[in-house]
Amino acid sequence: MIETKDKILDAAEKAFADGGYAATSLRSIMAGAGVNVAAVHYYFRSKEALLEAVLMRRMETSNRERLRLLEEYEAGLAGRRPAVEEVLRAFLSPTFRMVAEPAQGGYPFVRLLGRLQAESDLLPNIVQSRLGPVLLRFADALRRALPDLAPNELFLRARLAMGATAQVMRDAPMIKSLAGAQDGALPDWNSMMERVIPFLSAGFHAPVEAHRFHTAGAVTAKESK
Amino acid sequence: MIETKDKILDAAEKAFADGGYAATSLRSIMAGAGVNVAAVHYYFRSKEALLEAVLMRRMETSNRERLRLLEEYEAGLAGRRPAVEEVLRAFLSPTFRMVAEPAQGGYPFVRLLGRLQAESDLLPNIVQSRLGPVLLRFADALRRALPDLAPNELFLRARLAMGATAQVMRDAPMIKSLAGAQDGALPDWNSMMERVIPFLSAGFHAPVEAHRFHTAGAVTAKESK
DNA sequence: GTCTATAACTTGATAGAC
DNA sequence: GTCTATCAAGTTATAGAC
Repeated sequence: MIETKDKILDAAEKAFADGGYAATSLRSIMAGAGVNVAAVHYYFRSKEALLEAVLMRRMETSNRERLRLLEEYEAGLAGRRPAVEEVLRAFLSPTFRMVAEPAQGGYPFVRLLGRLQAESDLLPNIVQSRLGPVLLRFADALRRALPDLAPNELFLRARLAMGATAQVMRDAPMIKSLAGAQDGALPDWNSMMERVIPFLSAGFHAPVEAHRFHTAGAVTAKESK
Repeated sequence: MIETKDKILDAAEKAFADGGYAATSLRSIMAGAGVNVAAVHYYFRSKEALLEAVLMRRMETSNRERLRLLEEYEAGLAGRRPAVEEVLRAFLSPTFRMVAEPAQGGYPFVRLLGRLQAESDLLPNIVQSRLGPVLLRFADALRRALPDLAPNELFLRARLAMGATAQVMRDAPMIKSLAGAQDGALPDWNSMMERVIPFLSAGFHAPVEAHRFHTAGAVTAKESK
């Protein structure tokens, strides 16, 4: 039988993903879990601690997996320059794999991650502190994959990539049908990831435009009537 | 002197951008505006109506401008295929211009837009219904700019682009210093936009990968020990 | 138009019986 | 461990004086 603690975590995960953190009351969560309101304070200390527990439950293994995949890939390089696609794949595949495992219930979790990307003031410090080193590690790999890109520019593009990915995660319900509609098959999250990666990779490889304030005459220069 | 109504809208815009909709109380908004709590119910009907008013105040002109720029560009094409960069520029420049105008106070507004992209269940219907036609119009332009891209794929990439842009908008405070640090000059949002567009455009033009489930052996196939 | 006062309700959290 | 009962605080919203 499922532990009460896990039932609460499952319900909270889903509720936070659906409604966001601030707008979701503990009462509605406990109603969804079918347990009493007081239980959440018994197992977790507070609402914030509950969110933290929801995140930690799955993120720990994801982060480990990310680092493992990256190191494995780099080990096979023998000094050659890493490919952006592979670095991205090492980072994204643990998350996408989570969605693909129906029993894992990682599906709402991914949506929650997408949301918290926007409500980032909520991402508890502890999570930030655990994700931080992983991000640094991947930033370093990207830097070596794109040695000619200014650090400034790399940082901006990394943010763009994070935002794009978070959007797909938030859109999961919509995207799900989209992915499956292709040939009537079941949604295939691995192939979905393989459609996201080319977009991001191409973005990272895009040439850095020289400033061109009003060169696009037809659009930006036609201010005056 | 500034109207009370506008003082409320300004304060609400900033507060919602800072803390999100659900987590921000009307009381804190009114404290920031320096007016009484009852005023908000006099001028606006409810908290939700206030959010709606905040959005409508600036989005109406932005949307008009977007359509104007797009039509102007297409008029000059004389039947040639539109360029992705120019379609994106027509869509994005009204927003980025808003940030660039300090007096306009559009700065918090853009952050708010970035947030609501994630809390999209909150985006009031009216706003959705006004933005919808604009999105359809631009989707059509993109379709003509990329006639070889499957509609399925175009849709996914459009979502990715929206997410990436929203992230930059949310990051505005951080990005601001980044943009200015480049050569000690003041933050230049026009050039920031010109750094975002190549990323997105390259993403749209990326080749559609054939499915390659486990071809990236080093990373995805090394499941078994 | 702007304020005070307060209604009506929901929230997170706790104490204590079982 | 799980429940009921309840607290204290904060919420949106309204009624009515000025």
